[in-house]
Amino acid sequence: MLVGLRKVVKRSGTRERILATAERLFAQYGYDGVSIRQIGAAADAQIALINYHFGTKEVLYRAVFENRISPLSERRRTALADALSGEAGTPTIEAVLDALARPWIEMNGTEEGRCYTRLIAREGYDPREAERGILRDLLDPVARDFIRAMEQVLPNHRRSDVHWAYHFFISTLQLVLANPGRVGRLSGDLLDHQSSDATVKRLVGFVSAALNATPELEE
Amino acid sequence: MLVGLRKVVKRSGTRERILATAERLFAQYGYDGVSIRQIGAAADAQIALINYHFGTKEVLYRAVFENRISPLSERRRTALADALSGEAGTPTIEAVLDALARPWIEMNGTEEGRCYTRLIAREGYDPREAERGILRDLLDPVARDFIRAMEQVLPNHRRSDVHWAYHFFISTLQLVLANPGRVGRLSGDLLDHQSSDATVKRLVGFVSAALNATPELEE
DNA sequence: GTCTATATTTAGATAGAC
DNA sequence: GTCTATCTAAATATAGAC
Repeated sequence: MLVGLRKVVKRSGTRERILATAERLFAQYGYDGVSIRQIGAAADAQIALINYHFGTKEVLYRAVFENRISPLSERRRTALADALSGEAGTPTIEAVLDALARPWIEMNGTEEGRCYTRLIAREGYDPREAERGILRDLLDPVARDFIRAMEQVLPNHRRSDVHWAYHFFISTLQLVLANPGRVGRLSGDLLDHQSSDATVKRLVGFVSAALNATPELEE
Repeated sequence: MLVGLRKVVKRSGTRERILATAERLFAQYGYDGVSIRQIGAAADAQIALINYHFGTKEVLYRAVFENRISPLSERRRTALADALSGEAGTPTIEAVLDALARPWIEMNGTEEGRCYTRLIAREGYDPREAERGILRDLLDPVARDFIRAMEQVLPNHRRSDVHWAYHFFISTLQLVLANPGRVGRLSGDLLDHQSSDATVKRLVGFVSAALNATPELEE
């Protein structure tokens, strides 16, 4: 029985090598901008091998997302639970937003993490995103958790304001992480993207300020 | 001399038909996701004709952007000039942001306008954006004009806060316009994307509130 | 699991007649 | 300006030996 618990895969590492290479190339050139030939060449694996491990190019593409989203979502959910636990007093909107941003920003500190960031951004602005359903299946659940948490710590705010705040926060975070080049061109060294901590605080502070200035419902 | 002022182009309309078709298909499938063959078939023009009019696929791609950005920028600059003219009293940050968003939102009311929105979004999150330089050449100038105007109407705010506000505003606007599907999935009918006017007011109100809550410099 | 070899489409671009 | 025809390269995918 114990033996049965071990996955019966031969650990050659080829599958993981293909996956890591595909992540990098898909992030840089997009789904249609890179061929499985290029991926195979960069991963030092034959095309036939990619097909053996993943079947089709589209399955490989989805596998790249599934491979990285789970650990990030786990870290986010843990951070959210900590923020809501009340150990540091009454849960605040700042703590919830921090839990949403910080794991992503930290992941973005590595080159593989930046690949993920670019992949998510590209997929999010692809009109075929809805039919592929990758974001819907893998990201929407945790997004709903966070929106619910925001509503929970701001019970007297209009729900639509809370939703707006979520979209403001996540879209700007994505812009800063996925296209620092354009932000840098327009804002030069006025905006510091080097310090993760400063970026989180600035983003959190901006959205919190807007929410605090929003008229609350009567109790 | 008067005759010389007329452009010496034969007006067959083919070039414009190719351009319009290319805009639609590039927006939906991306630069690498559509072939000039498909564009030709949809525009009822041979591949050789596309090459005759534009030379290469990449030139055609850039022509699509150039074709639509100019009129939008013109409307934005006019709206900005109106906002800064002081005819309605002292220029406000609300008026500047309105001038930035409203022309785009209105353009987004047409199907061709939505194509432009998707194109800009895709290009903005393409890592090769910097080397192509389309956004840098065509959008950065007007973006700088607006950031400068924001600094002008908020002389006592920290410049970095004003820059942050710009990025918050434009990234959320882009999200709402380019991917209403995902916003709708997460927020349902809480967020109204049908009414342009309500959307502008909400976006402007949110960012203005955050800026007003930001501590000003001493004079 | 990994390879070679190949089948089948499709890509971007051009030549040259009209 | 527009067409047919074609060149050359590259795409996804699979068959079958090892």
